[in-house]
Amino acid sequence: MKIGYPCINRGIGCTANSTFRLANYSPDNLVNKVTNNLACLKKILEYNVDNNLLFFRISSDLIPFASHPICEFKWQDYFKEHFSELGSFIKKNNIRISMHPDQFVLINSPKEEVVKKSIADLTWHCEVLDLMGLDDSAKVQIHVGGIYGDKESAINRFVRNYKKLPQPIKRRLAIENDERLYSVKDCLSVSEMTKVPIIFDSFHHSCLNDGQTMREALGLIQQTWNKHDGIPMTDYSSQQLNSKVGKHTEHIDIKDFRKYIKRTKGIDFDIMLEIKDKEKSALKAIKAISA
DNA sequence: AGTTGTCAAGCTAGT
DNA sequence: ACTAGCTTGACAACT
Repeated sequence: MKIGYPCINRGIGCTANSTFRLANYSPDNLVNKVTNNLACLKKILEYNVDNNLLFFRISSDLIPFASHPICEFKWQDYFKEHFSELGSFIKKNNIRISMHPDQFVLINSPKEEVVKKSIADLTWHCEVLDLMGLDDSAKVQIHVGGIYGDKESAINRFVRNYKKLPQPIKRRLAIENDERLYSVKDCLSVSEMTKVPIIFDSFHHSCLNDGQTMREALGLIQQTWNKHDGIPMTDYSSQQLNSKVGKHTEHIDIKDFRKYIKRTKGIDFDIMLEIKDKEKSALKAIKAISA
């Protein structure tokens, strides 16, 4: 079991997700930002290794506008060595990596244009992981998508479009249960038809489920992970008190976390802590499971 | 130097 | 038909 946090380290003094406005796009600007982002990513990963945090989500802002038509710059070639070096560090230290394109990436949209842009976005995410030389256990996670008035046809559209995806995307794509539309059960029916592995989000599951306990849900999604995919990835968070249902907590509720670990004992999975204070909570969590 | 509005992209639910 | 909210950090323009 590895513990990690997404995209940002709040204490280290640099960011690996610095971007700029589309209006300010230029190859120079891109090179500058990406150079800094990659340098910071290295620092974050070093910090993580030093602190036994061996699961990390790389920000989708690592390469700003990578899949936008404006970006004709061949960043893949320009930063080839950087990626390869980062990849070696990741492999040497046995770090698990994920990426999570945002809400605009929808492969089940009825709009062809949206699907096309989504595939372009998935392509660059996978290219980054490929340039690092990472195996199939480095995943790119998305949600199933919208309902568009008819869930069954929305699911069928996902399956149809999934089957047409290029192999470099298929080998890395994973779907995650969300808090409003697609539950673990829904994801399972998608996975049955596509063999796509499911990332279990415990917080979303507490918002939307079909009656399964955390343990039952984890047991179900575990079966969607093949050997080459690695052990299941999961997201963990908890409710921010006195806030709207679904809001992620500011700091880890270590009591709730311990309970979760206890209830899921015996199942091996990696945990991404989707918590605002990032590495601070991750340090508490790693301490809690090591104790 | 600090504050606030805005940012490439989409969908759902509520009016 | 239209818009706020999702959920969110950081850029960029403004005090």
